[in-house]
Amino acid sequence: MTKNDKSIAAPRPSGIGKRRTAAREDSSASHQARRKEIGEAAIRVFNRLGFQRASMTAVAAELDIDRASLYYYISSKEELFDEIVRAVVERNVALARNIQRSNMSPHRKLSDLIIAVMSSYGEHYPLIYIYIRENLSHVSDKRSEWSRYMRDLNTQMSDAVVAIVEQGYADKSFRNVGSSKVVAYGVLGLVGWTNRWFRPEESDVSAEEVGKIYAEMVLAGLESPYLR
Amino acid sequence: MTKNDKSIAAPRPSGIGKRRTAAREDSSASHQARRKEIGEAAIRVFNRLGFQRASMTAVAAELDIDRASLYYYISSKEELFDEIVRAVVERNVALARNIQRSNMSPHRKLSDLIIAVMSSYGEHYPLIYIYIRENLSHVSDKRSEWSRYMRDLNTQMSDAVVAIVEQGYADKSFRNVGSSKVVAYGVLGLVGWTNRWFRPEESDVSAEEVGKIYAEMVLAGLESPYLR
DNA sequence: ACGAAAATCAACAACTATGTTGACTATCGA
DNA sequence: TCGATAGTCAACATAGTTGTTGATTTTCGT
Repeated sequence: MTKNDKSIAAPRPSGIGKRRTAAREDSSASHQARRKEIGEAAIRVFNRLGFQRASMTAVAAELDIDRASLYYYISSKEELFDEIVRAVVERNVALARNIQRSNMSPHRKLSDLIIAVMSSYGEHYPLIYIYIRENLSHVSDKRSEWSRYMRDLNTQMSDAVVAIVEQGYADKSFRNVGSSKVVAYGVLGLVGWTNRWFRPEESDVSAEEVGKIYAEMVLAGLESPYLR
Repeated sequence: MTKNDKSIAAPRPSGIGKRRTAAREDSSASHQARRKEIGEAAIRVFNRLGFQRASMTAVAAELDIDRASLYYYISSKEELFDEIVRAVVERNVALARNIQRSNMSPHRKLSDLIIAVMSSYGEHYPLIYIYIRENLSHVSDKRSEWSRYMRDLNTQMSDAVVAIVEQGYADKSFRNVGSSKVVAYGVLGLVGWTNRWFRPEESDVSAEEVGKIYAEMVLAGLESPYLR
């Protein structure tokens, strides 16, 4: 008998458990604001440490707050991140698909896409970079649903670029340098790799300018035409 | 007879601790071979799960071996990986530096470098890809010495590419499309990003061919010259 | 068939992480 | 000043990780 000695006093449930679960679903302005604050702090920590190594303790420390207070607003580390990322990546994919389906020339499509995606990376820095580093090939089993969906978005993005390259090959506006898949992945790599070095705050080139450089490089090449 | 008949008496130190530490430093052929086996199994596991999520238990399971047997040969998870990676990356950097310091044209240098690095990735698959995914920006503090050194190698690699681009800018064999650093990182990104999709075994293009495509793309561009 | 090396078994210590809980205190508006 | 909401504190259960250990069994060369 560990518990039930009603002898001393009433059990008097504090009801804080319910208060907490309620708070997590609270959608009042103040709660949403706090959740946003927490989300932003988490993003900073994830950016410093990477998703795996970032502990909830570290996130709490970032806000100089108790870890329990974190769980007052959110219910898991994943929740804290996955939904924000999803929204931004969805927007990027939609953007790419719209460009691909437009009636611009392949040249213009590819150029616009590179610049638009780079600009988006700059605008949402560092969120998307954290996602890129996340590397969907090894996420924990718990998040498999999320990762399946994100992988699907990835595929849609690649497909859009592949389609543009193939259109260029078809109408002869692009030289056929090899497999459209390899070329498309290269273009995405060019842009995706910026996560390793591009820091908008300390850079003297803007994200958009980086995009322009890469678009120019991919389309016209480095080689000087005089020497051809 | 499960126990020693002298029952209570002799503590009789088994001396296995010493035997183990001795075994770890054993450099006999058979021990080196076993260590290599373990290293290769570890690489497979790291490739599947990533370095963080790969546990020693998983490595042991990969070899269908007891975890204690692992520690019979190696002394830590880091040791298992860091030295192998270092050797390969050192070779790649030396390669890049040699190309950069040669007296070939910038065009040829860049082309050769892209193809050589890609080929090396293919040859040492998946080791270098695991290293790339490792992302030196967040490694544990314990490995700071190793990571500092690896970061230094990285810098040397970038510097070599930057130097090539600048040489091309200087002698006008490259069009100046923008910051040499941005261009150089782009080239390395093109190649580095292949870790996300290139699987030599299942690919119908070889690593070298991928390198050739990227070299062609970067140097001559996608745009068809007829339309210029 | 003997003995040494190799490998295994079953624990153990120390640590870190996540998520939960109940009681407590601080804050702030009405 | 009262009462609700927000936030804190100090645990706790659970689980996973690394690296170690001593006793035992298997393997294998000679």
